[in-house]
Amino acid sequence: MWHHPRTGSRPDVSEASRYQPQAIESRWQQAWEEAGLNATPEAEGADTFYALSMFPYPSGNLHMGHVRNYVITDVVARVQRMRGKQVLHPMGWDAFGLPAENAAIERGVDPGAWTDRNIASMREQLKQLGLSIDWDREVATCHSDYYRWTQWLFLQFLDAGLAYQKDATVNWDPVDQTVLANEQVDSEGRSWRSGALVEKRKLRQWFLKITAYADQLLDDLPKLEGWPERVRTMQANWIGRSTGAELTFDVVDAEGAATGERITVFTTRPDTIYGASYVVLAPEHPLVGTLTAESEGIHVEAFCDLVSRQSEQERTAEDKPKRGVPIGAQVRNPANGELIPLWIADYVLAEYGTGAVMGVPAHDQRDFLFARQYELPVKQVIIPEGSDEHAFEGGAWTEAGVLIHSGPFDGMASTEAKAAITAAAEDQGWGKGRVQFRLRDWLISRQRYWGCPIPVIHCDSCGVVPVPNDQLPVQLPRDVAFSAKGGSPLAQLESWVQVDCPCCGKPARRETDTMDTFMCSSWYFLRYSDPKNTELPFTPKAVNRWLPVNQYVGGIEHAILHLLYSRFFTKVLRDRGLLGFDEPFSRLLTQGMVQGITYKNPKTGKYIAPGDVADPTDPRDPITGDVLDTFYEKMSKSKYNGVDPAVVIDNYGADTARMFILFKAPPEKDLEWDDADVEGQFRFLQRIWRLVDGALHRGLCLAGAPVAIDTANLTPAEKELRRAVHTAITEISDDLDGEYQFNTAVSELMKLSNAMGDHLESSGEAVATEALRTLLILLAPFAPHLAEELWLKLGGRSEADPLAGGSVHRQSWPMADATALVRDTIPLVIQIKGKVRGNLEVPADADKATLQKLALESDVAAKWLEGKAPSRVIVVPGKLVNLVP
RNA sequence: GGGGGCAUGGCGAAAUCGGUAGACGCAGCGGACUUAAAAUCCGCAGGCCGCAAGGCUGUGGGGGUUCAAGUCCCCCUGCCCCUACCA
Repeated sequence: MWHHPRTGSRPDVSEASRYQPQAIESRWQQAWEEAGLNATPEAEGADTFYALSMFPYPSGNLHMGHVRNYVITDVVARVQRMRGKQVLHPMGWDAFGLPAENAAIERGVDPGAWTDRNIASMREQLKQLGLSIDWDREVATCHSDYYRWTQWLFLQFLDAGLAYQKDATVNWDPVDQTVLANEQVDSEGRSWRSGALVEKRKLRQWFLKITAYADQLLDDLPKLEGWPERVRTMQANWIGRSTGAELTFDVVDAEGAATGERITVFTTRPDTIYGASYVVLAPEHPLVGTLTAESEGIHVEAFCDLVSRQSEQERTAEDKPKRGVPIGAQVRNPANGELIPLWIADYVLAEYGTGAVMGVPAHDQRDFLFARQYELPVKQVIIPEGSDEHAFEGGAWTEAGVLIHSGPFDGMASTEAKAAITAAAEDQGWGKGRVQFRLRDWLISRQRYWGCPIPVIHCDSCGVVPVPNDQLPVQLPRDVAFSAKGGSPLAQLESWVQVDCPCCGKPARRETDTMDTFMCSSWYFLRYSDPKNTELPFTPKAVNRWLPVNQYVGGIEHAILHLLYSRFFTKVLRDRGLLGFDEPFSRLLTQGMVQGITYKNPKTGKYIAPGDVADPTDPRDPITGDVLDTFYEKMSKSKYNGVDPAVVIDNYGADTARMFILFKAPPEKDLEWDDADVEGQFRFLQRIWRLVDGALHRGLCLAGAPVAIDTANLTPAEKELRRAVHTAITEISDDLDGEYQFNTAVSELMKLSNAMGDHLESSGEAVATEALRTLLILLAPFAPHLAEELWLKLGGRSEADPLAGGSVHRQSWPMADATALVRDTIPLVIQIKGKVRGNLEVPADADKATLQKLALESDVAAKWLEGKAPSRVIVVPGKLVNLVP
């Protein structure tokens, strides 16, 4: 991968003046840690800023996506500190989960020890990046001093009536041998973790009643102005609120007499009820058995059997024709009294709404297709405004319109008829308005060992009994037997399961399900505010002081899962009086992927490692000689396109890696890893090193108070340099406010460095030291080690200084001097009818009339206007004059 | 089908309010230094025509508004992401 390793191959020109990141980075990391530079300040009342990255799963290996995430957050945290904010910038571990348990099954290692080893190794890798993290606040969700409070919070939900058990058809992952929440199954019906096709099973499981907060979770989305629009849209779609009505159809016998059974359908279009020509039930609908006529029994049974054998994916594939069978029963349309047949069909889902729909073929595309297939009547009851009734050839009319064939509602606008018909149904007792959500309750049970035990006890006499607070945590037992056969190891450990009921004292049994790990990650950002509290998960004072998180940074893959659950937790805990805010994350940045260069043989479909490609300008398969496809894709082992952060740090240092990642692309866009660009970034840091080296040889020094600048007597070079310095301050400050634009901020550092290359030597001490001081301070958040090292070399602090005070990272963010930006003359653009035709150097403070006069007198005007007076002149002071002939 | 986003040199990208398109960097080319190479430094560089001065053209395509459009409006095309029989 690394064709040109820097280390060792460079000639030893001058040992003292070479930039060797390997020599300085670990030294500073250690010095900062000893000096407590990154400790969270605790002064009362001061301005706070909470910068947070999504915490990682401790797989043991840091990858580039992590690096990008944490570097972005680190720059934000460092800049806020330099701006005088008290900053909380913590890190922790999302440490429960299946990889640890699988390691236990495959290699017999203890999941806890395995996880702790991984944490230790990842922590070391993270520290090599020079992140300004307060490691004193580290949390790991698998440690009992943390999960004790996850359990405590679960009991809060239980107490609030928001945690409950029910029998439900749930998603079963046959590979991971556990159930999954709806959010954790993708659109193809596969597990988010294992990728296995999930199966449906009926099991008794624990749920959290997130649906009770569906309205709030939806209605508060517009408040999240600091969130990307698309994340808010995804959450809104996921919650999926539909406003409509439940309408009840009486089942009637062959003579038209009510049998007493009723079918309730959910519809968003009660205005179309007069067009209902049949009613369809899901094959799993509980009334299918009782309502099916004997004559249809065989067909119905066969059909239900067929449907149940189909996977969710097969059943919901849109290109499949909709299939169904009549069940030999009929219902009465409550609006017009018509008798219409009852069907079952595969396109009706048992889990949504009431599991039954009314078929209105004229105004619903699915019903239309179904009706055409089975020759069911299509009855139009809504016509487009201003049009006549006409036949529907192509499809259903699903837009708004005017009602026809709808009894007393004829002529009414369909938008009004929704409410009118719902009201009539309520009056007459055959329906009521209803809001339906797509969002289901959150299934949190997992039949696995390495998770947080659900702290309840099942007693034959007392029912479900919460484990009393003084008996928390319910510790995960360590002496369990793992096997690949599945089933929870906890359920097989009788010594752990058997317990006395805390209520009545009789023998009882522990709950053996553990919690979904998303439970653990739904509140870790709260714990960082008070990570060592042994009495509570956090005090209201601590949590309200630091939260909501000012800037949250993480991947888009959590747009629904983690971010929705965390919002739910926050709202529940607010209602329990545990915290005083509605939303946990004020601003959210979803960083783009890190992609690696990928080679693929289009003939064989095989991926080729970049190391096996001899000539990147003409990539060929080393075996077959075929020309390879070259593209960028998310780094992954199977595509051989990954770049190991450790290798980059070894070769170039963390500062180069940080700078490259920030410079190469805007943070929310995908980033194409490119070795040549990494080289370029290293060269830039080298140039800064040499720049400072030159200044040292000249005897420049930053010790003591800055030398006063005599602004009235600056040479042209000094004026240029000062303008560059203060432009950089202005631009970089802007880039770090509002929308983060680290890429252009780094560009500005480069421009400043270029200007210093041109003018530093010819500038006097006062201006030169101002430039050096500013460059290092502006550089500090991006390349913290290099900035600190050069700050030391230039005497910005002495060796004797207590580090915390003298560090470049403790300097205030500089203020731009507006007078340094002022120019005497500016180039004025001369346009003729909007086209640029030339430039004119004019006094910067010239007024409009002067500019117009100068422009009209210019050679450009003479050439293009040919002596004629322009019909119109537009003057934009400071920019241009446009002459329109 | 629904929703969201994107489209700018060979490449990554930049361009607060409509006001010099391509900053900054990568790759490339030319030069200096060197016995030579690397490194470093200086310079060139959207495309077309031209010796040059200069001109024409150019932000996916087409139209529009405007003195002036990458930016605003309408239509179209292509790509990416999410979601999907949700009644």
